[in-house]
Amino acid sequence: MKLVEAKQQFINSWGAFGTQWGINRTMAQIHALLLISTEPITQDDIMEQLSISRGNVNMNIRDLIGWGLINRVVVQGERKEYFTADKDIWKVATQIIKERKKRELDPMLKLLANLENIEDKKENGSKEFLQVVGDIKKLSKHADSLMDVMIKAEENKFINAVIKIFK
Amino acid sequence: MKLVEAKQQFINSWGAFGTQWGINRTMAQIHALLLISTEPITQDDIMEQLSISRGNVNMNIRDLIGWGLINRVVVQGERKEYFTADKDIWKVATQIIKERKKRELDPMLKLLANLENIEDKKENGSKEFLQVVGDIKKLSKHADSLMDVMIKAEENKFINAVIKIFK
DNA sequence: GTTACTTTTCATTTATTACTGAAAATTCGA
DNA sequence: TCGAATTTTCAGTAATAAATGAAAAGTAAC
Repeated sequence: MKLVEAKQQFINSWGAFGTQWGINRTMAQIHALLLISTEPITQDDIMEQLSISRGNVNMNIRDLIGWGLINRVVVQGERKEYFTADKDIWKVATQIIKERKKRELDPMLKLLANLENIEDKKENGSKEFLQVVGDIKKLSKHADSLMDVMIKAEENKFINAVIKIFK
Repeated sequence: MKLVEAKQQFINSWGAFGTQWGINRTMAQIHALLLISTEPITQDDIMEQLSISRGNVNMNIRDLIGWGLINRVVVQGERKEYFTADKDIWKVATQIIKERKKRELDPMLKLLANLENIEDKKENGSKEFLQVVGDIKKLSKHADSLMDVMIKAEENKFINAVIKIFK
């Protein structure tokens, strides 16, 4: 396989994986393209390389910046905006964890706390319902702590230690 | 809030969370409904409770069984099939981890191994590309090991120990 | 082995999500 | 301050994913 083919396959596959994770295909593809671009590139470059419209590029770039995965950079003497992705994959992973925690886990905990406030706690079936909700809450809080730890820890240090203990 | 309202909200919210994770809304709702059902229920019960068609229920039930999250059960003297969900939330979580590992991580590792076989390893840009691919591979393998450990370990034992070490 | 009940399939329809492209807004150099 | 270059927005359209419902297949009681 040639380098250009491999790059293309990486971009396509990254897009497909993104879809499975509830991430829009194009956003994942733009991120992939930036990950394997050695130099900063413009919106026009992205439009051309992925054959997509300006509006599409623009919106997804905004989202990717919102996820903290890519950055605007200024190139000397250029009017256009350029973009780069953080190439440190561990940082990419922790950034995604951080964001998902904020966007999903926090609202989840809020929901669960709310569901525990039912009036008829003695009623038929309340006990079982509260049990499930309570268990999910407990698990979510554990996941929350685990994510905090992962965000703070460094890659090898973290995972190797964990594996060492439990394997 | 009344119990019935709380149950309804749980089902709806679970569906919404599912969507964010790339899981079809109805599938998540059926799982939620089964989680909070104290007794096994039939396809007709699910149709009625969620106001969805027979075909929809049937397909999603098949998927949920494929994920190992729900089970068929035989009820004495009943012709119809009944379904239940495993109520142990830690088991639910490990089952999901196990499946995602199989369905997503394994194909990912296969892809990455493939991408490393480029012909022109000395060419311009090859080094950077191989660096990114190699890093993702390393991270994926670490994630793979971590998931293995999580699947084997027990909830509190696992998470508490991890937190204790790194916090 | 016929019938009534139940489950499964899948072509068609509907709903959801994503994309386009042109117009509006913004930026910046002269 | 003007005007060209660039970015952003968003109504309309297209693509994708999910749901329906009726027909087919399967099951079991008699």
